[in-house]
Amino acid sequence: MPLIYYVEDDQSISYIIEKTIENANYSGVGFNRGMPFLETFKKKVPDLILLDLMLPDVSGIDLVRTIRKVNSDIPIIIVSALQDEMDKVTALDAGADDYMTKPFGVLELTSRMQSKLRKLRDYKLLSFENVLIDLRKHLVKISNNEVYMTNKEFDILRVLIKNQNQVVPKENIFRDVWDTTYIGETRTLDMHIKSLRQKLNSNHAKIIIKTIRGVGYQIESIE
Amino acid sequence: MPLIYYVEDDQSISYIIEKTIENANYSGVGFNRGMPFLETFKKKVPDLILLDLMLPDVSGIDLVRTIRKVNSDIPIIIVSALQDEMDKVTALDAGADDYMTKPFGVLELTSRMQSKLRKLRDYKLLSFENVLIDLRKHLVKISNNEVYMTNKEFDILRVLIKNQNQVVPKENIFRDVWDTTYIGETRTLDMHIKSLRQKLNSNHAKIIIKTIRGVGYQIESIE
DNA sequence: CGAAACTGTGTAAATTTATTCAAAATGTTA
DNA sequence: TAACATTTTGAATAAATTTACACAGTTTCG
Repeated sequence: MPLIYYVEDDQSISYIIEKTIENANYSGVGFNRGMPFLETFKKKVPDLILLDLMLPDVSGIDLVRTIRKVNSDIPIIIVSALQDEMDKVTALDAGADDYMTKPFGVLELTSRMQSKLRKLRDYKLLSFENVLIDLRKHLVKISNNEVYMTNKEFDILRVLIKNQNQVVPKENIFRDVWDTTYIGETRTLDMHIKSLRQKLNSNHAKIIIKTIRGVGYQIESIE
Repeated sequence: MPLIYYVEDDQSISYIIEKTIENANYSGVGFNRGMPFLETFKKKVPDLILLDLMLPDVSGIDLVRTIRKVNSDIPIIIVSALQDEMDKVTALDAGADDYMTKPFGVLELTSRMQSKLRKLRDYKLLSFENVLIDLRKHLVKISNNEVYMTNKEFDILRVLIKNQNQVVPKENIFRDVWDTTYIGETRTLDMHIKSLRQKLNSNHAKIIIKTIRGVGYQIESIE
């Protein structure tokens, strides 16, 4: 779960930010002063920072500069009442990644946060019971153990798990995996289903591939 | 000099953008339609993209999605007359990095462009386990010892380490290193992988290059 | 029940993909 | 231009994966 620090001395805005972070399913830690934030930042770097510009103890711009001295990577979004173009320019030039003016829409704030965290969010996983498919790493885990699959096995399992809870017609499997139309003549698909079943079974997967005669296959959990 | 593509059908705004890019000392290429832009994008990826949402031929949102399918890195700034929060949300969720509403200040536009480009430029060091890549000095260190790499070796290792924890399809390597599409019947990538493996191994790197048959390669730490 | 249609599986062949080598082509530098 | 380093290529090999085939088993339905 991505970790977000937000620095804001206005109670009511701080509350809105807190709720927005919660709703987006991120984990947030709030500060109403700059210095305590910096202390914490030095100990643990979050995934994103929301920063007000006018704080009682230090200027937000200085905070940005301080952060950038040690970390050029972490996204910083400024949330400020200052609407002037020069204020935006100053903040962005200091190293901020984004600048939102108050009052802001929470939906927009959410999207801007997500946009910065896209790299984390893009992690593509599919799962069913104790079987997990990591598309980025191109691997299958059963009960957290890596199980090697050939390409065809991997693709077929992916299609089946993607369409969990429904029958996947053979036609569709041929279309998605082989990129061709189904020729009823060949035993190829059956062979791959066979080896898939073998691997699922011998690795204690809590799922089975059920045959729907005349139609196709379906993933089902073992009862 | 950073290269910027901008897509905007309104002549007067297009002119302002052009001048802004010039003044910032970047090199800009303008398009008034989406499709020609896409053509050019496929041939050469720029460092930044400015995009109007309402184009005569395709929707800007679709352009964003298309770009993100093949490139998750390049910064996209939306420049649109649509002020609605939902429009912003849609664009950002589709994969845009920033959203500016017209009329915009040229200073702010400049700062936002700079901010995005700084992020790319500041990405100076890459590392994985005891292997470190210094992009600026163009050298590789293994356990703090300098190891000489040829250009191709360096580029391939860079791509692999940048995408650590995920499979890098051969296509992508060809795109990023050779700036071309993959032709399956050349042995050149394999050769470089071979010599890379040799160098990694003989210099006690704690990483190996794993083959994911039919897909590509992936950096992995030695267990 | 029994035929027809469909599905499962072992073996082996065919195909695809990756690795390696040697040599040619290309690029670089003194 | 010569000497050298780097990159690319073609051919040969090796390995993994996919498919074909033949037949056995199973289900469906009159």
